Amino acid sequence: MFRSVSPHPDFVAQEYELLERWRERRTFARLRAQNASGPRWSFLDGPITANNPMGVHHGWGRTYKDLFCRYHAMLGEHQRWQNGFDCQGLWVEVNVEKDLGLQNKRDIEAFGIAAFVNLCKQRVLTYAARQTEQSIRLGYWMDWNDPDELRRLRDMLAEDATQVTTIQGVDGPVTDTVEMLIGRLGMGDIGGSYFTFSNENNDLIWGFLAECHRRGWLYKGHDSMPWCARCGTGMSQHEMTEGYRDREDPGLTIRLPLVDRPGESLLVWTTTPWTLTSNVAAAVEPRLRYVKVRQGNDLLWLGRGTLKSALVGPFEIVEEKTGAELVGWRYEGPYDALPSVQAAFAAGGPSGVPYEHVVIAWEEVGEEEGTGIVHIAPGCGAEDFQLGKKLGLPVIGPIDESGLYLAGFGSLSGQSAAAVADQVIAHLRDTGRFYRLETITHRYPHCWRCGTPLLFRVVDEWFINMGEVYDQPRETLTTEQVDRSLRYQIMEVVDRIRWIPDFGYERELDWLHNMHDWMISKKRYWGLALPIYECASCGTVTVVSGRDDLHARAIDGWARFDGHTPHRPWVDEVVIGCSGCGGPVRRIPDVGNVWLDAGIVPYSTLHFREDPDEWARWFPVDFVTESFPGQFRNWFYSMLAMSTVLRREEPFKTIFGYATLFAEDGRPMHKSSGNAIEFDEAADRMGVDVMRWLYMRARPDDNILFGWHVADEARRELLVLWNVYSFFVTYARLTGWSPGGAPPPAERPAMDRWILSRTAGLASTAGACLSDYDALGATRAIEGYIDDLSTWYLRLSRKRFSRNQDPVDRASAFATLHAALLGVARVMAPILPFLSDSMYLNLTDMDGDAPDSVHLTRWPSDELGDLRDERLEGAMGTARRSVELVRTLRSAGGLKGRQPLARMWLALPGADLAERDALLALVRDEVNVKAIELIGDESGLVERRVKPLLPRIGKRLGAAIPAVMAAARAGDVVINEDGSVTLAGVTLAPDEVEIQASPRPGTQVAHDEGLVVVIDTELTDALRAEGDARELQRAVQELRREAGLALDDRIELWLAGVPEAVGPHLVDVAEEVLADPPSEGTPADGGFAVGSVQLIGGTVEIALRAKRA
RNA sequence: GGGCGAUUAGCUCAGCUGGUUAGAGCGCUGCCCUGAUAAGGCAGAGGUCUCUGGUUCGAGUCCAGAAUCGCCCA
Repeated sequence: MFRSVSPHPDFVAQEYELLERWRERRTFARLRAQNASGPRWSFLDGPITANNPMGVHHGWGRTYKDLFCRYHAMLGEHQRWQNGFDCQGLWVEVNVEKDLGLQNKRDIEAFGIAAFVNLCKQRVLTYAARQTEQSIRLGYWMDWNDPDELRRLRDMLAEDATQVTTIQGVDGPVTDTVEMLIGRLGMGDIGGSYFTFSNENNDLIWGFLAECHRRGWLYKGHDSMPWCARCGTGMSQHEMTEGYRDREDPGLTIRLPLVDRPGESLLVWTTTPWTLTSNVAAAVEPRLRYVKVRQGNDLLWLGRGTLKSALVGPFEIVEEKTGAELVGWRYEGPYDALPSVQAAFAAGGPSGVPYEHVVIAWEEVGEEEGTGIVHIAPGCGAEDFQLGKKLGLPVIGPIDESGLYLAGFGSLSGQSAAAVADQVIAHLRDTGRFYRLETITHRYPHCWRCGTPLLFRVVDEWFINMGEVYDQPRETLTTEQVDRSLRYQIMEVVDRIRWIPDFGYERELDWLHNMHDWMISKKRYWGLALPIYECASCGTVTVVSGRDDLHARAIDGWARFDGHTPHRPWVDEVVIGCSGCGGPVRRIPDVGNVWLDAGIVPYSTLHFREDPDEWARWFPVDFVTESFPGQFRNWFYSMLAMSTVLRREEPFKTIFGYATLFAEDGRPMHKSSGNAIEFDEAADRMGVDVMRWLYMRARPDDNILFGWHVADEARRELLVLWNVYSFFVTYARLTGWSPGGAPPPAERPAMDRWILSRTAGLASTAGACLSDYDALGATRAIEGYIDDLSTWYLRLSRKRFSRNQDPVDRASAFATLHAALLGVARVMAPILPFLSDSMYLNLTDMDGDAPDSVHLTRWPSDELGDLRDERLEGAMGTARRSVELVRTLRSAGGLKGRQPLARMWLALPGADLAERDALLALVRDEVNVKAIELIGDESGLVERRVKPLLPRIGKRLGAAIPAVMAAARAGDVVINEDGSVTLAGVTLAPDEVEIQASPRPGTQVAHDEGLVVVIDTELTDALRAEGDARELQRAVQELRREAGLALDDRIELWLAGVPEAVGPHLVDVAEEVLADPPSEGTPADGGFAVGSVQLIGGTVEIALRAKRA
């Protein structure tokens, strides 16, 4: 017996039950064992940052990942099932700092780097455990660590990192210190998720950097870069985009007096007052016109096009010159008295000649804002720095890594650059340099992690050279040119990858074409320790290729490092011998860019070094997927770059990108916007299957809106399927049906063969979509199927399940619906793991041979293939359209569905219909007509109109078309013997027109693509009586239900006022409503449910009660 | 500033290589059906297909320009 199923399911409770069942029965482990010898399918998980709980947006990506892994498991393929956590970097540091209440890097160093780094590790373990739990809740099947074990390791690390403990590995217990065990997580002997802080991950990045160095691509650069004063680190080009935000700044206009033109000044505009200390030049555009204006006693120079916007008050133009004529003019700077400025000017630029403030030419100067004269401070801006480099200008870098003024800047020294605007303005007023102050709003870069507005600083950082950009089309490059330039080598790798959506390919190439050298250093604490050793005495740079290499080169400190993970501060203890002079060298203090950590995983997690043969079996991976905004220059890029350097091979064959998740109001989800939904809340209110369905219904290359309303829509779709399932179970229990005993499918009615064919088609279509990474296509196929199953198969077949006198037909119906539900459950399994298993388990409950989870079954397309009958599906489509047309006609004619009609006529679009008699019988019953007559020519019933088929005749007729169409509309048509048609003097062949029909009196007609339906709207008394009988039957049924009777309760029935014409039908009515022959009148004693119904022939009073056994 | 994409019903979106009457789902209104019932069916209202020009017998669709939005880059 099937377990009874509520029509109002509690999906969430059901999900928890299944999670428990899968856990108890080790379902996932058994799936892995079952596929262990299958062909390989290699999926590589893009690491999720283990720094916070999972958000609902992670649910989207993780549903794709789980879906494709599960699908390939149903194909019997062997997989690694390894989730990844991204562990190192600033984002973790920022949170740990916040927890500790630390303000800046000095605070961290005072706190102690070792303790700080340990806390970073603990935070990662905390959230890895949390995200593991959440992922399991989502139904995401991976080789998960036990979250409690992760927390145990975390707590032991907090207590004493050197204590020894044991964890359960793949082949038995593994014992080590807590610190080293944590560093070994995810490795072959321990299993579980990979962690990018692992020893192996870090070690392989060292190898990659050593390889870059060996080829001469690693270098130390000197550049002006965006700098976060709070984090004390520079931002690479990769990190800049997310950080632009609107910000209010002072728009400050100042006078800079000209040395050789007494009384005259340049007017210069800036939004960054703090950079004025470092002014070395004023730039003009040589071709623009500049004017001298008089305002009171002032004579001011500025761009002609900026007069109106830049000046305050009346002015008079007294002179005009081109920018080129201004170049070379000397002026007095805003802060000439500062010792640091004097020192820099005395030293001059690279030439060593003492320097003075001077007007320079720069084509980038414009008149859109400011004064057309631009303040240049090479120590404070990226473009200024480049320009200064070109012109040999001195560089005055005013701030330290915390954004505080260095010594030598007078009263500013020691103050924060972010907070000196007022002081600078006061200084300008005191020295007569001030002209005007506004407030402007503009896009300004902010730190993408902590939100602090960025400053610009000139600093030393380490870069990987991405190679020359050649000014010629790629296809004209020679092999030598490509071999010289890494970026083109990466492009060749990109060519070999399938990008979904395909514009991803262009995006990645675009990025590769434009990218600067990759800045890989960060002046921070928690992350990859860059293995770079720069000798202070001979300048030689040594790059250590791994832990063993470090050991071999160490001349001091190895013992203090040994037993620790390769992180600061422990690794910094090691001193190596310089590969140039042999002298002692220490590591540079920098840590690495986080994308190095994630980029190496196609190597580190597949055991590139430990077991190259095994690596080769999984590499290149078949599939990766991630949200694409940002990733073209982050994860995708770093994997491509690293794999190109190491092997010049593509790390993955197919990449599938999806867009961004927004809240239902179309805005990004933010706690502060009040539109955020937490993953846990979503999971426990809507259920994760509903969430997964919502995601998989969305177009991946479009942004998705997530919220309770869209979830309700998704849920309603699933409820339709659930209702069908619940119907099946209800009647199977009621009639005691159990599988077996039905005729073979080929001998079942057309309706049954049709839905079985649809089921087979679904498996095949959805399988093709999923093999092609098209989740949406598969989802749409399932949606269409559910609709067919519910609104066509079941609606028309209902009676076959309830009181069916024909046991063979009933068995066919049950067996068919059972097979259909089982089929769709198996197809849905990768998308809806809970709902599908719940249905599957109940439906197979009596099948001792069935696997004990839908997830242990194989993809059903082969198994169902023989049931496919496309001819029948096409014919059913025609039958369905006929029914829809009759419904439209009934509705238009005010004829209720219960009112039988005498007959209808049907003209079929093709010559005939497959399974004609069976399908016409279906139509007849469904639309409640007594007879269907097939007609070849409906001319006797309708008036015909001709519709020329424009796509067919357009090219041939051209300009004659308007006349032809007008004639067709006017009905000015000659229909010829051979079926051709003459309109406005033009003859159209039969296949160039469609003949449409309109009704003659006494009938209604409708048509659709060659299908014509006509109904007879004349009602006889007999037909009316029959309609009344059905109306009465419905009223009794309704009363039964209101009275709370069970489906199979028999009743005693009393009727009063039954019209005479209805009398003969009463026996049938009584049988349908499970009543004894009805008594007349109203019963004397009570206990009856009473009601009435209005029939054409009069009002009938009804009373009924359950019959006592 | 450059590149890519988008703009279609109140909302979310389809609309293939041009075809005259532009669709779906949700929402709204009315009707119907109903022992699957927190479902189902039929119909209605709701559209200057962002705008302006052009090509064409014919443009939501092709071309050019503009506006707005998004993404990528500078």
